[in-house]
Amino acid sequence: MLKIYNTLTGKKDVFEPLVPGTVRMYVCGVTVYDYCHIGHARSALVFDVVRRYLEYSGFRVEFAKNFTDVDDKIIKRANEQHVSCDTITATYIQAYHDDMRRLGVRPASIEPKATEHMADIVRLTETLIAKGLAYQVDGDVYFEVAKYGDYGRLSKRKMEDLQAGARVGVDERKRHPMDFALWKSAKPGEPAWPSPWGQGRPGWHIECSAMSIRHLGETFDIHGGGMDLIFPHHENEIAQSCGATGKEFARYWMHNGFVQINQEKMSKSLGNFFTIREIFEKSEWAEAETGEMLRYFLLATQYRGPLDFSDQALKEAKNAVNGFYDLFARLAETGGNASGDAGLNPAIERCTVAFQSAMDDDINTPVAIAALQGLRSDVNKLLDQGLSAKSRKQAREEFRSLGQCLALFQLDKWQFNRPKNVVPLAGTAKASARVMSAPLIMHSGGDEEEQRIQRLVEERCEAKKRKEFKRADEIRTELASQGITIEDKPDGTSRWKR
RNA sequence: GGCGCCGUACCCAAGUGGUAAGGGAGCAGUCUGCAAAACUGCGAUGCAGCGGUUCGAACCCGCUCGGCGCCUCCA
Repeated sequence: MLKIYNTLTGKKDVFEPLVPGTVRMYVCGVTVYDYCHIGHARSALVFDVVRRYLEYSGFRVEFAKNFTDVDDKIIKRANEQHVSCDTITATYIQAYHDDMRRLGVRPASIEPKATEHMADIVRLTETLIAKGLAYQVDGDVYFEVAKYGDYGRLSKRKMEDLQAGARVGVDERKRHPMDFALWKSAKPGEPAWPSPWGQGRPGWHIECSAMSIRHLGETFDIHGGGMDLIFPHHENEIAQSCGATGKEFARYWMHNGFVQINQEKMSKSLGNFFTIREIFEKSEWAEAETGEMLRYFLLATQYRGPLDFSDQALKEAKNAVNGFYDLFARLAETGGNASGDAGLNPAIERCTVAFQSAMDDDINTPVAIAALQGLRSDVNKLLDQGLSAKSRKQAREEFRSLGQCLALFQLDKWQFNRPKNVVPLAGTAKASARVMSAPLIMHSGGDEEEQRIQRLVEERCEAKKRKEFKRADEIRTELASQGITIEDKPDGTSRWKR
């Protein structure tokens, strides 16, 4: 039984979708005017994991994640770079997809754009005016907060409190300082669409209402996003949507915590952010491996809590992931008896029960990972006793199956410690220089290199057989200087890794 | 000013009324030609501090200290 912490109720609610068997969820995506940072990565990954676990639990998931592609910041960026807004948004949508692919975040089933829903937005705005919840001033349309009774329900704020905190210098044409724009008249040179109120563009909040209603219906199950969206964005979405439809909007509201740097929120304005592509660029590991350690790092903390990002934390995550892939390497080997086979099913059963109950408890990924760590330990012990080929395969499959929920452990056995061969994407610090040297970097990780290492490893095994330990140690030292570690197996052969 | 969050071992991190999961790092041991990996053992009598409620509190209540977030764009 899945429980989800619902911002709306302030507690963990039992999750039951409106339509049995199908979950409809909407997550606020990004405004496409710049590269994504780790904070965006966390949000995207967390909701990807929610979706994966719902699917694992047997639900069909209709998952919509939008792109905000009309916005002041986009217009500003386009003007700065003397290009069209379309160029900016196309660039960063592509960048978003690249980043998500490297992170292992699956595309949503629907990825709507604000610019493609102008008719829906205009219609929704008209409805709100017709219902007396919105008013027109010049070419602008505002939502009238005072006319909507439940305002503040999500963020637990009272209208009076908001009034007290409202900034001075608000638009005098607004009837209340908290009234917000549904439609903004266009200034010369800005992108604009026709409307009953003249040429203009939508306000920020209305697009999410229009797109979620369009793709998921007036009432749907889960709405997610970062904590910072609770107010005003999600509060306003609720007001608009419920105001227009008269029905319940999203039933469960999930909000992820921030990624921090030295206890402070990572944000553009503070300048203390790392972009996703920067992390991949700076990583000394190949793309797939960097993605894996990043995922492990991001999921090792429960999604609602704050998460401090640092090189050390990433290194620790890498070491932890190493333990799993060391086990997978053992599982991939042949030989051994079946003395431990009888213990495997009980161990898998224990792990699965623990894993599911952790995930059922508001997607508690750290506890779910602990369950997998438990299985890792159990399987290593059974492997010391001996596991048949069939059992080894079964064990590996179990990690793959449960790991699928966390987007973890899908890599093949030897891939984890490959050297770096990242081909940089645009927007990284040394993108152009690295592109030039990319073929060389990739060559160092190629088959030829692996064959050379393999030959040395074999030579060392021969030396060991002849008890020529001096020569064997020489080879090991030489390989170690290249970052390669050798592990001798009981049968006299060796495995190696970087 | 309003609303809210965080403070658990060297580090990361669960636990939210029944007597401190898990990981990383470290130390010791087993195994090994030596290593590595694996395995075994060690590690908070205590959960920022002080009071209170309770048979019992890291968990509930109050106060204090330290840090942060939202209220303006923000994952």
